[in-house]
Amino acid sequence: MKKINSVHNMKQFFEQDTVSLAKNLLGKLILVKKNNELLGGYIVETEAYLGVVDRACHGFEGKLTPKVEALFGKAGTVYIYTMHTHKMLNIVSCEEGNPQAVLIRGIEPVINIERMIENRGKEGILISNGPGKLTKAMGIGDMFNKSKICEITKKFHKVSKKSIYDIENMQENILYIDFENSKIPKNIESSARIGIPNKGIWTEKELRYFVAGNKYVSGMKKSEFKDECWK
DNA sequence: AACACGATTCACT
DNA sequence: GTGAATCGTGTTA
Repeated sequence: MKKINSVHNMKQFFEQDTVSLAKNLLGKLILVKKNNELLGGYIVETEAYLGVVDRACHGFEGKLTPKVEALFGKAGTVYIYTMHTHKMLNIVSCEEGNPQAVLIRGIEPVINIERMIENRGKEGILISNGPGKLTKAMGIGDMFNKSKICEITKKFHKVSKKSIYDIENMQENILYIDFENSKIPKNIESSARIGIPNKGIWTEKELRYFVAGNKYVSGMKKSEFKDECWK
């Protein structure tokens, strides 16, 4: 069994099958550079959208419209979709032309939480416990559409003798991922996807994955919060 | 040009 | 838990 989760080869990581990618993205630290500052958080909730056969997927039956072009791109392409004025962040999987992707539905804020509170006008779990909320918190919008996710670049800081983020050499409006500083969930739970009624078997399928007990999972009840949800 | 429909969020009860 | 707000997008005429 290949441990693809620990592979730092971006291409291979994002080309794994969509369900595996949805699970393996849990715990990953994603970052953006906004106004010369870094913002970031751990992914805690995802959903898999399985392309031409999936009635709930924007690539169902291969229907290609201008707004979904990014979904047909290469693995690692960012696909932004607008829903009720809210921006949804997806990461495309599979080979070019196969419209499958993982929707990011929740993050645990880690870097620059203050700025995220300001961007959202809310604090606590309301910063990012939903797909439209986390994009607002991180300043992710249409300018990210069709961009490619990048592995973070670091430089060695002589004084502290540590690797630190090389912010000057990062681009704005690009999604970064930091494999080294990511977490491993203790338990992953699954459920049907949210907001997908009347789609036959595709309504029922358990294609939503989340870190058990994490506060930033959408709809997670207070009684189900766990302090220790990472290994 | 008109219409229907959401991969949602928020403010209620 | 329920309902309203809200508007971009694709379809049809």
